[in-house]
Amino acid sequence: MSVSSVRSQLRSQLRESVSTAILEAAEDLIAAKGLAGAPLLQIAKRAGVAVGTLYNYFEDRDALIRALFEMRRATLRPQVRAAVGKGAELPFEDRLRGFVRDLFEVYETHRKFIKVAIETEHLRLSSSTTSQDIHAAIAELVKSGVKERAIAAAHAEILPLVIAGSLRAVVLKRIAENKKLAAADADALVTIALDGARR
Amino acid sequence: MSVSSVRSQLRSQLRESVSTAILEAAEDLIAAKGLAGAPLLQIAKRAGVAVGTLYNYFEDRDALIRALFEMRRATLRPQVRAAVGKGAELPFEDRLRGFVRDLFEVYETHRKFIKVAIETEHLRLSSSTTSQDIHAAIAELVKSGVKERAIAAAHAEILPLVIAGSLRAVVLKRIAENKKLAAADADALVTIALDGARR
Amino acid sequence: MSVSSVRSQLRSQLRESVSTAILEAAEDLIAAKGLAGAPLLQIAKRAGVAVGTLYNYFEDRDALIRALFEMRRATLRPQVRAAVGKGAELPFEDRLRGFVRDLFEVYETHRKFIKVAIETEHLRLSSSTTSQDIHAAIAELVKSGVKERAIAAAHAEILPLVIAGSLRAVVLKRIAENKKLAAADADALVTIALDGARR
Amino acid sequence: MSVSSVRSQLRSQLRESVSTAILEAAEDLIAAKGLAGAPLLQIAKRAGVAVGTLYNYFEDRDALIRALFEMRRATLRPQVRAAVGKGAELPFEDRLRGFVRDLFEVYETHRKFIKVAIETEHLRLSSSTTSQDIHAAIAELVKSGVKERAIAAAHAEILPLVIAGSLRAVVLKRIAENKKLAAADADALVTIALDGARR
DNA sequence: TATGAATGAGCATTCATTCAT
DNA sequence: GATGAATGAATGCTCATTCAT
Repeated sequence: MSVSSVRSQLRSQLRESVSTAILEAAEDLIAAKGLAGAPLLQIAKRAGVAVGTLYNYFEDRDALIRALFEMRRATLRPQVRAAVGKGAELPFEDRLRGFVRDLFEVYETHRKFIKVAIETEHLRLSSSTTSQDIHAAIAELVKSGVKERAIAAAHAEILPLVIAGSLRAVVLKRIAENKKLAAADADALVTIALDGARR
Repeated sequence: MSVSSVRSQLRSQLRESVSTAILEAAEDLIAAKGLAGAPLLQIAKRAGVAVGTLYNYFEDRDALIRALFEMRRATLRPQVRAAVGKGAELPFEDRLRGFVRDLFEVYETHRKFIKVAIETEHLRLSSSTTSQDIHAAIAELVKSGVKERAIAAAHAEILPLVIAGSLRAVVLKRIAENKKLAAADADALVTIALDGARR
Repeated sequence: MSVSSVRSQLRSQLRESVSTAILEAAEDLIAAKGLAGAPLLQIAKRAGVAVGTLYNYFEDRDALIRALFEMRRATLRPQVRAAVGKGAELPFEDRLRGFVRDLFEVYETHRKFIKVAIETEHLRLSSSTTSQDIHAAIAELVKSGVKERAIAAAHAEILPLVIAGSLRAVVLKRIAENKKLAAADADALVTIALDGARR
Repeated sequence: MSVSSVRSQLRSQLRESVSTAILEAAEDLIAAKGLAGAPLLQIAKRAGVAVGTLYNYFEDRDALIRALFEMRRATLRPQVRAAVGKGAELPFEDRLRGFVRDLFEVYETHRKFIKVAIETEHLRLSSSTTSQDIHAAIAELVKSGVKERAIAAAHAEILPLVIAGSLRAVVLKRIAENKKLAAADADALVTIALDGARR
C-alpha cells in the first residue's frame, strides 16, 4: 500500500472517530438532559473539540442530531430486520416471542440511544426513524399472524398498537429502574398479547 | 354580603379568568408547536395580555407550565378517580372495561391537553402529573384484579405496563388520525389485555 | 386631551426618539468605518441601549440599515423634488444651476448620510434610494433641456452621467477635505457641463 | 545555466502561477459577490488549492486583497502612463480624447477588475491604487491643458473631478448594461468636458 | 510546500425576565 | 394590576488563522 493511501486511510479513520465522538457526546447529553439541554458548546466540550469543529463534520445542529439518529439506525435497522426475518417456518407465537426477545437484546446494547429515540419520537427529527422501523416490523409480524390465522382478524388493527405500546412501556420502565431488559419480560409481554393476562 | 366582599369575589373571579386564559393560550401553543414553540410573548399575545402580566400570575415560565398541568390535573384527577372507583361490585373485567371506556370519554373532552401531557411525559415538568394518576389508577385496578384472582399473579407487574402502554398508543393513533376515541377501541384493548389476540 | 392620549403621545415620541438615536448611531458608525464596521453591539452601545432593544425597533440588521436609508430618504426626496420643480419658467441653464445649488445646500445638512449613501450605492441596500432619486431628477432636467432645445440631442444619453458623476466627485472631494459644498462649485460644474471648460 | 538555477527559475515560475491563480480566484469572487462574499475558503477552492496554501503566498487576507490590487495595478499603471504620455505634440483636446479612448480600451481588457476597483475605491484597501493613478493622470493632463491655455484656469480645480467622475459614471453604466466601452462614449465625454452639451 | 482539520473570537438573533409608568 | 420597552445572557453559526502531518 502506498504511503499516501495509508495516510488517507488513517485520516479517514481519524475523521470517523472524531465524528463518532461528537455524536456520542450529543447522545450522552440528550439522554441526560433532553434535546434542549444539549447546546453545541456543551456537545463540543464533551467531545473534546471546539465548536467550529462540529461544523467541519455537520452542516448545522439539525444535521448533527439527524446524523446521530441515522448512525444508530444504521446499526439497529439491520438487527431489527434480522429479528423479524428469523424463524419464518415457526408458528406465529414463536416468531413473535423470538422477535421481542431479540429486540430486547438489541436494546440492551443501545440503552442510551433507545431512551433518546423513545423520548424524541414525537418530534419526527428524521424522515425515517428507528421507531418507525420497529413499528413496521411489528406490523409485518402481526400481518403474517393474521394471514396464518393465528390472530383474530378483528384485532389486526389494535394488536400492533398493543405490542408497540407495551414494548415501549416495559423498556422505559426497565431503563428508569436501571435494570436489564430480561427475556422473561419479553415472554410475559407476548403471552399477554396473545393469550391475555386472565388467570 | 358586604360591598367589599362582593368586590373581592368579583376580583378573584376576574383573576381566575385571566389566569385561565393564559394557561389555555399556553396549552394551544404547546399542542400546536411543542414546548419550545411557545415563548412567553406569544402566549401573552394569544391570551390577550401583555408579557408582564404573565408574571403577575406566575412566578416564571416554569411555574406557568406547571400551573397548566396542575389546572388540567385538577379537573382530570377526580374524573380518573371516579372511573376507578365505579362498579366495585362488578367483576374485574367489567371494571377494567368501564374504566378504559370512561377514560376515553374524559380524554375526548381534553384532546389538546392529552396530547401535550403524553408528549411531555418524560420531561417530568411537574411533581405529580396526570400520567401518574392514570398509571396509579391502572395499578390499583390490576392489583384488585389480582386480589380477586381474575388476573394471574405472574402478570401483576407487566400487565399495568401493557395496559398503560397500549392506552397511550391507541390514544396517540386516534389523535394523529383526528378520529374519536371509540368505546370499541376500549373494548378491543381490554379484550386483548385479558384474553389475548389469539384466534 | 385625555390622560391616556397624552401618555400614548409621549410614549410614541419616546419611541421615535429611541429609534432615531439607533439609526443615527448606525449612521455614525457606517460613515466612520463602513457597513462592515458597524456590528449591532457597537450600534447599540453608541445609541446607549442594549442589543436586544434594537430588535424592539427593527426586524433584523438588514431592516435597521434599510430603515436608516428610508429615514434619510424621506427627508431628502421632497427636497430633491422641490429642487427639480423650481423655476419651471426659467431657461434650462438657470434651472440646472438652481438645482445643483439647492442640492448642495441639502447635502450640506446631511454630510454624514451623503457619504454613506454614496459609498454604499452599488450595494443596492434598498429598493429605492436617494441616489436613484438624484439620478431621476437629473434625468428629468436633462430631458426637459433637450425638449426646449437647450441641449444637443446627441448628448442626451451621456449628459446625465456627466452631471451625476461630476456631482458625486465634487461632493466626495469636499467631504474628504472637510470643506463646504459651495455655490461656486455648483456653478463651475454647471458651466462645464453646458459650455465646456475650454478657454 | 546551472541545474540549480534552472530549478529555482522553474520553482519561481510555479510560485508565480499559483499566486496568480489565487488572485484571479479572489477577483472573480469579489466581482461577483463583493468583498464580503469572498471568504478565503472559497477563494482557495476556486483557485484549486487548500486554504493553508494561501498563507504560503500572502501574510493574511488583507495582504491577499492588497496583492490583487497591486497585481492589476502593475499591469494597468504602465498603460495609463503610456496613455497620458502619448501625443505630447498634439493639441490638448486631441491628447485628452486619445487618453480617454486609450483608457477605455485598457478597461475593456480588465472589466472585472475595473468593476471591483471602482466599487471598493472608498475602502482604500491599498496605499496607492489604480484609481489614484487615473486621477493623477487626469490631473496631469488638465494641468498641461491649463499651461498651454487650452483650459480656463478657473476650471483647473473642478475639471479633473468632472472628467474622473464622468468617466466613472460612464464606465459603470456600460458594465451594468454589459455593453462595450465605445470610442463614441469617450468622444462624447471629452466634447462635453471641453465644449459643453449646449446646442 | 501543500494540506485541511481544528480553533475560537466575533456576530446576529432569541427570549425569559425586570421595572418604570 | 396591567403594560410593553429594555435588558443581556445564551445560542447557533461563520470564518480568518494556525499547525501537525
